[in-house]
Amino acid sequence: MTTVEPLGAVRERVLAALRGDIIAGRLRPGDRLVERELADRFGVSRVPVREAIRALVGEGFVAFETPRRTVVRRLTRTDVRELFELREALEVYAAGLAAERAGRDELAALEELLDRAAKATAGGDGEAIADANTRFHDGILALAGNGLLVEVMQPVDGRLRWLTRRNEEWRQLLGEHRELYAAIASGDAGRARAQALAHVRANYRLTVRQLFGETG
Amino acid sequence: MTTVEPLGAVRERVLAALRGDIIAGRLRPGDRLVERELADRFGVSRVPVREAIRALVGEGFVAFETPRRTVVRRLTRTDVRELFELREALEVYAAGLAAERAGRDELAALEELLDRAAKATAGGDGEAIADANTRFHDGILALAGNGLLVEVMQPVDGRLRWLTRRNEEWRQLLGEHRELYAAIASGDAGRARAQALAHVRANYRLTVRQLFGETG
DNA sequence: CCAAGCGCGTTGGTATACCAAACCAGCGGA
DNA sequence: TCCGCTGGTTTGGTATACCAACGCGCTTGG
Repeated sequence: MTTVEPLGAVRERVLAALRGDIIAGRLRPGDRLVERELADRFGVSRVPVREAIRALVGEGFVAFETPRRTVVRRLTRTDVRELFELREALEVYAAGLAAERAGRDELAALEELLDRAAKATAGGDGEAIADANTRFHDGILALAGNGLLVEVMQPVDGRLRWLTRRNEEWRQLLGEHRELYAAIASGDAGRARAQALAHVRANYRLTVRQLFGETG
Repeated sequence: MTTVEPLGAVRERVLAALRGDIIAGRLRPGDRLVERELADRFGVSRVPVREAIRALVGEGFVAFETPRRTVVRRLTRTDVRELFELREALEVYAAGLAAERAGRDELAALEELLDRAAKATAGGDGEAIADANTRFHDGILALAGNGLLVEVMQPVDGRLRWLTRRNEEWRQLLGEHRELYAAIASGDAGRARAQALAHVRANYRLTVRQLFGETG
């Protein structure tokens, strides 16, 4: 390295680069990740590359296909179904907790995130929209006040970010987010859960249609 | 090495050993994990030890306290609350799926696991009982037919195994498991969910009492 | 006696080197 | 022509070595 880097910086840099490549589609499902090759490309040793790859496996972006074959994960129909089942379980639960626990300040923060998503949607920049919507979801998770939930959602969120990027029905998504926000703000956990469930299921149908051209 | 070991065997061996030490209490919450020290103890290099430690972090057994301080995790009241909230979300959902999806063969396999838990409970060996009950829970997860759910449950299961070991109310636990099995076998998802919810909540109260001596 | 400064030991991060198993292409025999 | 063998190449796993930052205790000056 030409400049001194803080502790663990190399791994983080490689991790962020690879994750970005995967999400942006520069690395496509099925593409191999070869430790030496990546180490050379980034000008680092294999060790931080190894650790970055392990982290990506944890996030659901990468899979060990065979003992010596590490690839960008392919999302099958089954994977998508499992993903949305998990979202049903976790996001619905999180929405309920959020409705019960959110105070005035937390709700204001969440509304702020919703506004940003609205502005981004008006702006039309897909990148920014996807980002803002991801933040809104993260905001709800934060409101649920459960750190373990956030940790456990990581493999779900990783896979989801892939799909969100292909989703183009931004206006519908924004509308659903508005309703979800209103439900949480009402403090009615049951209403929040119902709204979250509807949101996840609608998103599931949309995703299946876009990915596989079916009516799922 | 005196004998040739298959691919990745060293890491797995270290991982299993450390996990076992933590679960069995030979390594206690707050104890430090020092890479070099462990590498020497196991007669291996630091690399597989590093990876084993990362895996344990993922499973919830270990935490990076400060940049150079890796310790066995301490479970606080908050951690336990978050853990059982997650169990509410995930195990209840899994029980519902299991009830919907389980066929004759799968149910027979689950019943077999229940029988083993019953035998173990009669036997009185705490180790064996905890093991059998863990397997029963895993069996329900398997029946849910969602691989991602299994993956996501790992950090939850890890923490839970710690607590299960301290639980001494084996007979009550077995009774709840019997009821849960019956609910799943009935094919009624709602009933299975209700039973799972009751089970998790009862277990929560019991755990809090045992850990912190409160009625929480 | 106490506080600030300094130096060495500790420790995780990174780099480099070696190993063995799996893969693959090329060759030879049936 | 096709199948199986074989040797080199690829590739992840493991070992060893070096580095820098942090911490702790000792020393020294007030």
